Amino acid sequence: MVDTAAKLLSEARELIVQGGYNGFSYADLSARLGIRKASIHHHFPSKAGLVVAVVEQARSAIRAQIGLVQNENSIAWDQLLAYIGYWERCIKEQTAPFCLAAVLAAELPNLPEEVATSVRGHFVDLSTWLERVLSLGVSQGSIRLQDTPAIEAQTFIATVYGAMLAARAWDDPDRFTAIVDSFTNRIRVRRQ
Amino acid sequence: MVDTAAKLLSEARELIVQGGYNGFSYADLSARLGIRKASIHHHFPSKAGLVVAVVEQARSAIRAQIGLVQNENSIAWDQLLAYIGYWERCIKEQTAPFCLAAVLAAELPNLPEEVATSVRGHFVDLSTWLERVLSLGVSQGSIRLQDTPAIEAQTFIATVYGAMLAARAWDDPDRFTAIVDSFTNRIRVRRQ
DNA sequence: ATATGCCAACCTATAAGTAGGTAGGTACTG
DNA sequence: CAGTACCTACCTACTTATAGGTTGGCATAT
Repeated sequence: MVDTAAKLLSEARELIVQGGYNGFSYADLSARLGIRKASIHHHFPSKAGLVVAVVEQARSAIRAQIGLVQNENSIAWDQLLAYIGYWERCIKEQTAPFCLAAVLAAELPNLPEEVATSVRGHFVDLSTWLERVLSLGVSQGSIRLQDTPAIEAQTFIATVYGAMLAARAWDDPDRFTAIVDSFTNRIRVRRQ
Repeated sequence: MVDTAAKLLSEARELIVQGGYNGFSYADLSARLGIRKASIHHHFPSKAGLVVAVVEQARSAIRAQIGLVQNENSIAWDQLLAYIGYWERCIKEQTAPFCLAAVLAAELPNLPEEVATSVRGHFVDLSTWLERVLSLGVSQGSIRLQDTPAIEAQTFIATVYGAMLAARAWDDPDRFTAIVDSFTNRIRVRRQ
C-alpha cells in the first residue's frame, strides 16, 4: 500500500517533467490524488521542499546505482546500455519522457536556492556514477575515451539530455536513440 | 530609437531564457520597462502571443542565416564555428546563456499550442540551416558525416543544447565548449 | 492520550487580462 | 491657419482566477 507522501512525490515528478517548476501547482496534485491542498501541505509544507524531496529521491536511486558499480562482477558496457535502454523505454512509452534534473536545470536561475542546490547535486551524482562506469569500461577494455572519464561522463549526460530535448521537440523517440548512439559508437571498443 | 514593442521582445526573451514560460509575468516586464501591464497588453494582448513573437523573431534570424548559406562564397566550416563561437561568447558573458527554443522545448507539453508550434518550427528552421551548412561542408571537403546531413544536424542541435544545460548545471562555460568540440572533432576533415 | 492524515475555511499575493480614458502626434479639410 | 479625426501609446481602476500557504478541527488508529 503506497502511502500518500510517496504518491505525491511520484505525481509531482510527472508534473515537473511535463512543465517544470512553475508549470505545476499544489492544485494539480490535489486534483490527481483527490485530496485537498491543505493536506498536501501537511506532508510537504512548502513547494520548494516538495521538489527537493523529488530530486533527492532521484539522487538516492543514482547513489544506489553507484553502489552496484562497486560490485566486481559488473560489466561496464551492460550498465551503460541499461541506462540508455531505460530512457529509451521511458521516452517510447511516455512514462518518464524527460529527466527531472534536466528540465529543472533549464530553469536553474529562477529556482529557489535549495532546489537549485539539489538539482546541481543530481548532476554531480549522475556524473560520478557514469565516471565510474566509464572508468570500469576502460579497465575492462570495452570502452575507449578521448578525454578523462570525468569529462566524458559530463559529455554523455549532456548528450543524453540534448537527445531527450530533440526527441521532445521532434516528437520522435528515435531521435533520442540516434543521438545517443553517436556517443556510444565513439567510445565503444569493438572486439574482432 | 528602439520602440517599446522591440524592447518588450528583448526583455521577454531574457526572462524566458532565465525561467521558462511560466517563470515570468507581465509584471516583470512592467518593472523592467517602467510601463504598466495594461500598456504591455496594448502591444501584445496575450502572453502566448508575446512569446510566439519572441520565438518568431529568433526564427527570422535563422532564416536570414539560411539565406547566407546560399551565397556561393560561404565556407561551411567557418559558419559552423561562428555559430558555436556565438554561443560561447553568450554563455561566457551571460548575455544569452541558453537558447530560447531549448528552454521552451523542455516544457513543451505544457505550452499553449501556438507557442509549441512556433518552438517546433524553430527546431525545424535551425536544423534546416545546419543541414545546409553540413551538406556544404561535405561538398567542400571540410566535413565528413557518419549519417545523413539531416540526422547529423539534429544531433548537433541536441549536442549544443545539452552542452548549454551542462554549462548551466555546472556553472562552467568550458563545459559547453568541451562537449561541442567532441562533435566538431568527429565531423572535421583534417587537411594534411 | 497521542500521532497521523485528512478536512473546511480562510489569507495574501499575484497572474493574465478588460474597459475606459488621456495626451501627443499626424494628416486632412475647409 | 484652426479644427477635426484618427492613431499610437501610455494610464487608472478594476476583474476573475489561482498560487502558496495558515489555522483550527475532526476522524481514525495505536
